[in-house]
Amino acid sequence: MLGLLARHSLSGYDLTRRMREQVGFFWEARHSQIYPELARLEGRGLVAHELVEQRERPDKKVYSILPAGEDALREWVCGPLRERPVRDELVLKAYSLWTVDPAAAAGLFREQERRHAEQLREYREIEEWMKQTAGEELANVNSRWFASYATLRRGIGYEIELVEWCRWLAGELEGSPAGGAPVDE
Amino acid sequence: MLGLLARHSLSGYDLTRRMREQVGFFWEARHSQIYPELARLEGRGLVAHELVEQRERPDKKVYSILPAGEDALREWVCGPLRERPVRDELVLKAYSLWTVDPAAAAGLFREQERRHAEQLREYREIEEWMKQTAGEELANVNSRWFASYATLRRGIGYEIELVEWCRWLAGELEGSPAGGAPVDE
DNA sequence: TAAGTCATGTAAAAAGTTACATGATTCT
DNA sequence: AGAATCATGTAACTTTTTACATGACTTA
Repeated sequence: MLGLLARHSLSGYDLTRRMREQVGFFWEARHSQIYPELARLEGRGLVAHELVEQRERPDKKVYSILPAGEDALREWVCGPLRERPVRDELVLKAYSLWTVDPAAAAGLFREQERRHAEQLREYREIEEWMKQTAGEELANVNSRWFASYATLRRGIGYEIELVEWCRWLAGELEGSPAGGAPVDE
Repeated sequence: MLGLLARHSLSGYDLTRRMREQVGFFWEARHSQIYPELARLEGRGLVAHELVEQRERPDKKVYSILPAGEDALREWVCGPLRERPVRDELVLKAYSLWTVDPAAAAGLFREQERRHAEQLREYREIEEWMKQTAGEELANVNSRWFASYATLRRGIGYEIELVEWCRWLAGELEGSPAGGAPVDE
């Protein structure tokens, strides 16, 4: 949230939307988490809000980052990673593939292949748009453009790898006669 | 847990250890989650335990999967993926790179590069061991070996991509021309 | 003798999700 | 007329983490 507010002042509603649309591929949160957290950040003096009255829309609270918030953000960026537990349901399913009919399981991985190929296509479009919009700035490591581009590159790499894995796995599952008895270890 | 118990009967302690060592790279859980969950699975008739008395070690409860548990596992494997929110702190940090000194941030990504290059090396060792140990079975999609191998391939692909991204990003931040040698394969 | 492994649990707290709640405006 | 968007919150619930609790045996 500080990372988003450091770029633009935003309402809780806009923060929620950006989490879905802009940074959603590496960090997600619901509005029910965001509103209380904004209040907490404000309590710690990291952000402040001003009420913006609107005529044709409900009024909103626009939050801005404060200098203390910028300090906290910078410290967090350079600080150590907090390792969080990995939980990848697709790979977990793959671990138990031997219990089911390969042909039936292939569908799951074909579906994921499609889904992630589509995601990859979208990222490529954003990449094109970024290159045309940001120009030289994309290579400037001190710019927001570069930071956004770096995350996008990670997204693209991740999706390429995932699509390839799904394709390989689905191919293996489809390319074998179904119903062979599992062999004991 | 059903996926592990479908392969071997295990105590809560052994389940915990396997979650750390065998499947830890795509699914983790602590013992404080595992023990109550085993009791719940037993309550639903999916697993059962027998008490194994030991002389030089504390007694243990060895859990085995029941036919109903195998059915539940198979249904889950072929069933739809439950999308969980993505949360990748490293990429989130990258998004705010523009707020900090590039040289300082480079250290973080060099460290991650090292860590994941090491992880990759370990996976490659396991891969070699699997190929020598399982032989033909590795290609049999109905075998446990193939299922394990499929997850390992995903781990290897994931780490390759991550190492390359960290290397590229650290290189950019350090101001050097594009990164070192590509990760092989 | 200190640390580590084996072994099983519970309790408190934190984090996160889903559902509840409202209401005007705009688009189809 | 119905659905979607804008806008902000709370409450109940589930999930997960961290810490508490114990104790014998083994290895350095």
